[in-house]
Amino acid sequence: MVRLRDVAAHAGVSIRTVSNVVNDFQYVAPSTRARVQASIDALGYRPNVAARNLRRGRTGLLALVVPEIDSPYFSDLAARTVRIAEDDGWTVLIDQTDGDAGRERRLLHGERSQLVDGVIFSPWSMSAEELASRQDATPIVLLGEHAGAPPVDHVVIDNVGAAQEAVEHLLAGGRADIAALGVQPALGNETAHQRQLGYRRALSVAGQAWRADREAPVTSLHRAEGHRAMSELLATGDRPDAVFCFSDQLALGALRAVVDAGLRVPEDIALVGFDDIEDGRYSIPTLTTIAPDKDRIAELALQVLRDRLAGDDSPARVLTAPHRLVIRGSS
Amino acid sequence: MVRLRDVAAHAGVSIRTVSNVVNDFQYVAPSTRARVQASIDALGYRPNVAARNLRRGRTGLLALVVPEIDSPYFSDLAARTVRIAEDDGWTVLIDQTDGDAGRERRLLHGERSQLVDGVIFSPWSMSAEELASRQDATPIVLLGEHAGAPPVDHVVIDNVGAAQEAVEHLLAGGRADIAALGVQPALGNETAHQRQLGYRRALSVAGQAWRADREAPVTSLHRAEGHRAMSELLATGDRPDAVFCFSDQLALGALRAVVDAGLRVPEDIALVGFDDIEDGRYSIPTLTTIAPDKDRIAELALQVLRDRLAGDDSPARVLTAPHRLVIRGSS
DNA sequence: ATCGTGGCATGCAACGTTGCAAACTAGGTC
DNA sequence: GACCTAGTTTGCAACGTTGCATGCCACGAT
Repeated sequence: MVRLRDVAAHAGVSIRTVSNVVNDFQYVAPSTRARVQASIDALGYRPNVAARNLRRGRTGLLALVVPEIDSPYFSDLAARTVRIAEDDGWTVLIDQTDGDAGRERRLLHGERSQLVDGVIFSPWSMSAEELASRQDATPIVLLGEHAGAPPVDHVVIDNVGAAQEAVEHLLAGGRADIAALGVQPALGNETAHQRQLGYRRALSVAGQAWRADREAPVTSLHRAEGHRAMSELLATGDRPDAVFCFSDQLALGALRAVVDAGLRVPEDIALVGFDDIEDGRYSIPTLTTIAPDKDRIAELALQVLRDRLAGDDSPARVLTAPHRLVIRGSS
Repeated sequence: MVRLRDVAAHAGVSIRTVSNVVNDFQYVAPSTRARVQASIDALGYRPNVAARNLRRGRTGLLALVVPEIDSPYFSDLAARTVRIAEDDGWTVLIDQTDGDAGRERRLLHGERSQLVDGVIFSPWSMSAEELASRQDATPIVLLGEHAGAPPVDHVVIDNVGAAQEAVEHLLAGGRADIAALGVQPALGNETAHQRQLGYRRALSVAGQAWRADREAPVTSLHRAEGHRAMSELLATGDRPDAVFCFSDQLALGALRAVVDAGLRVPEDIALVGFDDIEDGRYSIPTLTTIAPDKDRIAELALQVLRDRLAGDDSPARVLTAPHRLVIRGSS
């Protein structure tokens, strides 16, 4: 193992000066910097993470806690978060909760608290009250909406506006009978609720009343549920001419159901999804979707954590990441 | 932050004694241990990971490097590895390479070397020669076969034997014309090659010759490829009465293709997969499969790393984890 | 010649922990 | 009573880094 001390001896300077070079301290003479850098390269010096962490009082680790890592949306988001955090000098631990409240709780309280400097948390089961009552000093930032907005930083996108845009796009394409697929009345899922709100708002702006039988409920956001819910919509005989699905996975399931029923997308039924997952770019037809700016979500979350770690103790913030409507073959 | 020093003052003992309690050192009087433990609980002491790592010369982190984390096999394996490693005091960083050689290389050389104590690596693109020429001191253990067995520890299962068992099970069920789905002649994939070998061996033992047109090639192990390859097998009209698929994902794709063709599983065509992924337990019909003992794979990998970190410098070992045939509805 | 200033380099101490070895205690043996 | 042993407790130093404060130098202004 090569230490600062070894580099210092090799370059003929003090340990402190090598440290200054490594940390890009501004007052280092160019000639000195070059000489030290040469020694660093020659010896293959790599900073000792443990010592640095101890001295700085940080571990350099962040936790990203998501319900499931094998869903395309979260794995995409996780990959981006890892990459962006890396550029920033952080290493990200990914934890999966399976939506289990006990596991969510354990990951937030204690357990990991000594290990990570901050937590990016996409809650599933935990209530706002419980999140609010957290005692831990480790800063945390939530991803996604939460009813009642607990006094914790969170990063969201404008789900109401995005849903409205999606439906207005369908209306603009001449669709007159648009269903929503993905409402979750049972679960208190705030994200689904906001997308439902946006859907109704678009209809209302267009002078249409919303109909309960045009809002298909689901119990999860998976493909199979999309298939099931769409099949039921089609089974009534009174079929819509467009469907706004609350996730791309649901939309891909729905797509299959439409095709199974012998109908065509988009000719007979137009589809719009939400999330912009990879699969939607390769489906037949390709999937129109709302694309949240996932890089921006990750950046904002990291920014909040950085600020909090720097001592910012202003009231909890709500940061909104942009999104855009990506029009493809299904609409 | 509560330190050993604070606990020591609270309990009226030396710092060292508190450390002994925390580390379960054997020579601590029961009464002392109880008193110290009470202070630990009262103050809510948690060891400082950075300081411990610095002193011990370890980070307590392992990297698990896999081609893709959102494939069911790897996400299952990763989840188990994380859990088992945790019981052992390790924290696991999961890294995805997307099978990209450059990314594999970067993760193995330097980059992370200061950060993790060991690497569990499931290679995809990197050649045996390149793996062998690795200079890094960080111990590494490979998952899966590799042609030419590089001088690096690896954990495998008996793919030849497992494939043979799978095919013999089909033969025992009275199937006479068994295809293999998943050969990968183009990619130098050793795992696929061994399963192909096992398939042929079973046929040979039964006195059958293998036929090139009964070995369906694929370009990936994904569901879509299984669907495509199976559809082509069926399109010839000369269809087999059973198919051994090299992965459950392939098998599930194949299952759908069989159903799409109006045939029944297992009546018309029996299917056997490989990997024992979750989905295979809920498909209709449920999927017969070879179940590698994933917990054991993780345990063996961790065991090797532990040994290497303890200074074991014996020649590279090949450790074989057990597997079993799980008979379900599809055969 | 003296002073002030800005650029640059450095020494010291400390972050919280554990390895090492020594010190102490009590109980038994010679 | 001296000696030994096993059990129990402890002090010291060190892991490699960075914050702080200070020292040194050259140069231009006084």
